[in-house]
Amino acid sequence: MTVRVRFAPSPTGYLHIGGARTALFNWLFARKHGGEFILRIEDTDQKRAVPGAIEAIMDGLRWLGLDWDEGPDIGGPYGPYIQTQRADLYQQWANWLVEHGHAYKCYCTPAELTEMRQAQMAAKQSIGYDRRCRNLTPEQRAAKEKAGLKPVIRFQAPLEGETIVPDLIRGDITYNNTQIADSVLLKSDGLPTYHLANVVDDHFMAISHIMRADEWINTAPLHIHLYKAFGWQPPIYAHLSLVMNPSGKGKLSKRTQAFTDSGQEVLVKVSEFQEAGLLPEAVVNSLTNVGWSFGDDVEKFTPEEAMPRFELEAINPAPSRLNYTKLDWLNGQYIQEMSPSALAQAVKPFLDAAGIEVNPEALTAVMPAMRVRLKRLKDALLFLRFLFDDAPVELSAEQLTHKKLLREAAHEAFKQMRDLVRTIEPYDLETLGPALMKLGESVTSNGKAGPFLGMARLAVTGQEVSPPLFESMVALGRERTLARLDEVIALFTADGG
RNA sequence: GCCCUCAUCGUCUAGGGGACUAGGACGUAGGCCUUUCAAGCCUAAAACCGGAGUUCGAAUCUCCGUGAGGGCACCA
Repeated sequence: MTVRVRFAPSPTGYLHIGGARTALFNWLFARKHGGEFILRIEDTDQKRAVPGAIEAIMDGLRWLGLDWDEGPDIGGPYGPYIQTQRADLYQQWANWLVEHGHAYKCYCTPAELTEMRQAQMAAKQSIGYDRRCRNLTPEQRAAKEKAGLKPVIRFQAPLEGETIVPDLIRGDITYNNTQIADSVLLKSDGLPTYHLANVVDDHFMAISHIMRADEWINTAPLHIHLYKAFGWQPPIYAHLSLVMNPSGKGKLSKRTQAFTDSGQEVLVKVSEFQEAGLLPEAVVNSLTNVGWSFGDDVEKFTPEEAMPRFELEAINPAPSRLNYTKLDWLNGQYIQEMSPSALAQAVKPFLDAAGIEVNPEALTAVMPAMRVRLKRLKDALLFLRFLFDDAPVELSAEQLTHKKLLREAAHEAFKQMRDLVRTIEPYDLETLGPALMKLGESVTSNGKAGPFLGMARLAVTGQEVSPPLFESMVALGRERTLARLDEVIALFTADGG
C-alpha cells in the first residue's frame, strides 16, 4: 500500500506546537515509507479564518524542516488543497447521501437548537441533537421551505448496534451506536462541516493513514459510518495522545500563545520557539520524544536516524507534556556542535533585533568562549551585554567577597588589579592571563587564584554566567575595564567598607 | 448528565508474564576538574495509582475502584 498521510490544520492562526508534533509524526511516517506527506487547509469555518494564517503555518513547517509533497502552494494531482475551493464536491456528495437515504435536511434554527440544549442540560440529560427533523413528512418539509428556512444536511446515524474503531495505537474501540449523533454535514451556508469534508477529502486524496490528535477520536465512529454509506474504504486510524500543559492540567492546544506556569515560561507557537533562540533540530528532536522513544537509551538523534525505527504501534497512548527544560539542554547540545562561524551567523539576527551592531569576525571570535554557556541563541545577548552596555553594574560588595578572600582583602585585591590593568603592556590575552593568575594566587588565603578570578569576572562582566575573564577583559579593552574596576572599588568604600 | 481514552521516578520514557535489586535522559543534591559560573566527568536520592483475580510466578493479563485527560456545535 502506498503511504499517503496528511496534516490538515485550520487557518485560524499560527502553527501550534501540538499541531507541529502531529505534523512531524505524519511526516516521519511518510518519509520512512517513501510515501507522500500532504498539507491540506481546512478552512470551512469562514468565521474563524485568519488572514495570513496559511502562510504562517507553512512558515512554521518549513522552519522545522517538514516538507510536503502536495499542498496549497505547490499543488498536486489531488488538488485543490484548500477546502473552500472544493465546496462543489462536498455539496455533491452531501446531496448524494440525501438521495440515498443516509442523510436528511434539517430546518432547525440556531435559536431552536440552543434552547433544546439548555433544556437537556437543565434536565441533566445527555446532550445532543434530538433528531426532530429526521422524520419530517414531505408536507412538513414543504412548509418549512415555504417559510424560507435554509436547511442543513444531517447524517442519518444508525440507532442501534455497535461500531468498532480500529486504532493502531489503542486497539479496537467499541462505541454504542446510540452515541453517534445526527451531525451536521453541510451547513446552511453551503459549506461542509469537518466531518463531511474530512471524509470526502481523505477518500479522494487517497489518504492511507490518519494520524491526528486524540481529541478527534470520538468523531471516528461517525466517520466510519460515512465511509460505509458512501461505500468507501476507511483509512487506517492512529490517534495520537494530546500534548498537555506543563502542569498537566488541560491540553496545551487550548493556549494560543506563550504563558508563564509556576514561574516557567511555556512556549506555544512554533514561531515563539524560533524567537526564543531554539534550534529547529532541537525542537524536532524534543517533539519526537513526546509519546515516542528512539530506544537503546538514545535521546539525541536526527529525524533520519529516527525513521527506520519509527512505528505507529510503538507510540505511547498516554497524554504527555513537552519537557521544556530538557529541550533547553538539547538545544545547548546542538549549539555546542556548531562551528563558531555558523553559531555567529545564527546569533546575529538576535543581536540585530536588539539593535546591537557587531562585525561578524569579532562575533565569531567570541563564540568558542561562549558556546558551551549558551542554552538558547538569544542568551548570547545576555552574555555579550557587558560589551555593549556601560550602565553601572548592579553588584554589591558582598557578592565580591569569598571565604578565601574576605572583604578587606578583596578590596585590596581589586585595587591591585586596577594598578595592574593600568600599567600592563601589552594589553593582550598572553600577558594579562599569567599576570592576573599570579595576582590571584597572592591575594587569596589559600593561595589559589580561582576565588579571586571568579570575582574579577563578575566585576568586569557584571554577570554570574559570562565568557571567561581574560577574554572578556580583552574584548572590553583597557579603558572600559578600568572604568568597571573603579565602580567596583567604589562599592567597597561606599557601603561602609 | 452521557460517551471515549489513559495511568512506571518531579518531567519525558524503557519494559509487554520469570533476565527487575525496575534501565536511560532532563531536572535536583553532592563530589571531581577548573579561570568563578557554564560545560565535562563521577556519585546519590527519586517511580510500577489502589484493591481483587488469573498464574508456580504480575510493573506486564482480567475486573472493579480512584485519579487525570478528551469529546458530546450550522468549530475544526
